[in-house]
Amino acid sequence: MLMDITRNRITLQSVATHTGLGRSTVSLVLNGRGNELGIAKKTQDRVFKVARKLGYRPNSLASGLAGKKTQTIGLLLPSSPFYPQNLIPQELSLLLHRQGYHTYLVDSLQDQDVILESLTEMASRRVDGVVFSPYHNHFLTPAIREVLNQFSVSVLLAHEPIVRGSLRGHIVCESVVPGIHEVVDHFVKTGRRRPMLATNMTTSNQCKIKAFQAALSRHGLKAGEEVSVFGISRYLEGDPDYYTHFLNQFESKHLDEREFDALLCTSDEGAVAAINYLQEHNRRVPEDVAVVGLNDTPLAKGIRPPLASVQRNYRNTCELVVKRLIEKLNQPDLEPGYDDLRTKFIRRESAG
Amino acid sequence: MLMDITRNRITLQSVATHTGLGRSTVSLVLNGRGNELGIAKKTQDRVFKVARKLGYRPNSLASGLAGKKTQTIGLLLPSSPFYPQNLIPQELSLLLHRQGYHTYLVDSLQDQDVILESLTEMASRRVDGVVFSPYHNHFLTPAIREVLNQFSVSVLLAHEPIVRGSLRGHIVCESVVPGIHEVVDHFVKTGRRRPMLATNMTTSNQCKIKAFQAALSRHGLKAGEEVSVFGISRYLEGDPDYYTHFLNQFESKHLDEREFDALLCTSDEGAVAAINYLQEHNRRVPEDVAVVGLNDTPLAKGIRPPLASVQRNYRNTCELVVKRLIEKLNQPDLEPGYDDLRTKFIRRESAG
DNA sequence: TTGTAGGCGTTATCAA
DNA sequence: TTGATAACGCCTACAA
Repeated sequence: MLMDITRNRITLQSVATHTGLGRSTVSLVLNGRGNELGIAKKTQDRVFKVARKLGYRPNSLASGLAGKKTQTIGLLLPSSPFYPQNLIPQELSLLLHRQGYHTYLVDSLQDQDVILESLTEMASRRVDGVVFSPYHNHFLTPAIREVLNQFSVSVLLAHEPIVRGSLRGHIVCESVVPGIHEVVDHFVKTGRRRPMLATNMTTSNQCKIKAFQAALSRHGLKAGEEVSVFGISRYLEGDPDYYTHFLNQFESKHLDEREFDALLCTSDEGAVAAINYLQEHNRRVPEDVAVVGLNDTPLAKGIRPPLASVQRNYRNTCELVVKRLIEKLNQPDLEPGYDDLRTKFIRRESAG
Repeated sequence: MLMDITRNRITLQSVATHTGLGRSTVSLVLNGRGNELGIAKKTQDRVFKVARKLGYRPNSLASGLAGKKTQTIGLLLPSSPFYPQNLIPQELSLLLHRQGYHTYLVDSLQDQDVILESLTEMASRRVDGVVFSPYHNHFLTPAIREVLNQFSVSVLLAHEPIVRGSLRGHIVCESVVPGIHEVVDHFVKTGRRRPMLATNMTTSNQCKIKAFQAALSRHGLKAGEEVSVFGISRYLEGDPDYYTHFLNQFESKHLDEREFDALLCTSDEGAVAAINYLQEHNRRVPEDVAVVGLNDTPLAKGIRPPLASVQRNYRNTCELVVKRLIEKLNQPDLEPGYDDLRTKFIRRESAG
């Protein structure tokens, strides 16, 4: 009969009995403190051998309860269908696994209560640290900040510039702002005078709008919302896919009646929709209108004309997050810092 | 001074003391078993009030250790960069969260040892169940099957048809095979006589090759590997992106010298590369060659001509996985079953 | 160098 | 209807 692995009966006591030693001796040896305490090599070998033979697996619940670290990190991440490949959870889990940590994953949803509850839940599971990525800064409410501050090790992964304020814990910011500035710079350098931003009018995009307008102003171009922003209505659960949503909005809000010679879309799907829409309305891309997307989908270079975009590098970002986390885990009194990761403009044909 | 949330000193004992009750009474009430056992309403109210006021948070480590259930599910999933949006981990985590379960996430990598180790680790964390998704069936080695069998609740999420064999535990299979058959049916129905499959020659694609060849044979078409398969070399870590990889391979292995009038690619990226390659070599899509991809990337319909593909519905799949898991969790002696989820052909212009 | 005993915070089992 | 008391499995002093 197969044994239920979740009720493995082999405990520290079993090993102690089989070796004829005490529980504590076995515990010490198994935790690698044998040499430190000068326990006979022979004894140690015996312990290891018996443990292996018996298939002993420490119960992490028990060791966590008894005060040891739990070797667990809580991940509270949003599932964003607008990221081209959302591999952040797996990447973090993978990197942390390599460092000997295991991960709790919770989808933060876009709901303050879920976030609060999940953080508390993680605390009650005694995670050694947390990574929290708010869908956008709006979710960094005082309540959430407070709960976050109660973890001794935390890394905040933000996607827009952030003001530390009362926040303890390290901040890693992968901001699109520099990317947007690069895009506008490129527009201007290649002679465009009326760049426009096509974006959903959501809170999470406010910072993009601001960055875009700031970039325009810097170049002495008109930046008023009426002239520089084409608003797409909010994407809702029941809507068709993102590409179609943008396309429909371009149709119904008559993009072709607006005056512009360059268009930055807040997603690659939207940018592709724009290219198709414009071509159908006899506007050449990039000759008449330069088009740029955001996020740099793997397929961007397969679009005709190849789609220029703003690239974010989730791998680098994750690596840095994990690095900061581990540092803090190993040196509890490390001062929290702030890392700025730049996104960068990838020039391709659609941008001229 | 802020308190370290991980060292919350408010325990069950605190609540007991403050209410003047015993720990067990408090425990029962807090676990909602007060009415069942007929504990006075007044007492219950008092317990709840005090617990709230004190900010009592149960320690899940302790309750896991003492009780039977940990309300935790282990997720062992591969991170596949070839899925258009890999939202499976988040979706599972989300659905399970709604059912009151929390999730351990581990990237299974494509490594037998990691899988074995991770499963054992999950066991030692006393998860109530596991979801395991092998990157492909090759990873269902006897050793892994055995470890998997030791969980009393497990769901296997496979992407190719699977032979149960010794496997206990529920199986959910989201197979591309039916989709591939539909594609070939469509090719034949629209008059194509020489369909070809462009695929990486990896173990995980063997079943696709077989399905494709079987479909051809069924229609009395030549199915030999020389005529029906265009092999793409394995995608390696250092390679450029998938789109470019396919494009390079088409170039270097002279796709244009092969004779075919329909092409199924094992990824949408590859299919887009094919479309661009063919057009550059003066072959019209779909008139001269019908092209179909796999997975139905969100951008497929934005390609020109719109890319036909085979759609997998990760949401349905995840829902079913969670449903089966919960069923088994609630009825431990439920017989394990097998669910077959079909992928389906989405016809668009590129397929004629 | 090894063993003993107490505690971590819950849940479960009885008894009252 | 409530309260002791014994697990659960491990860790860490402290004693020997």
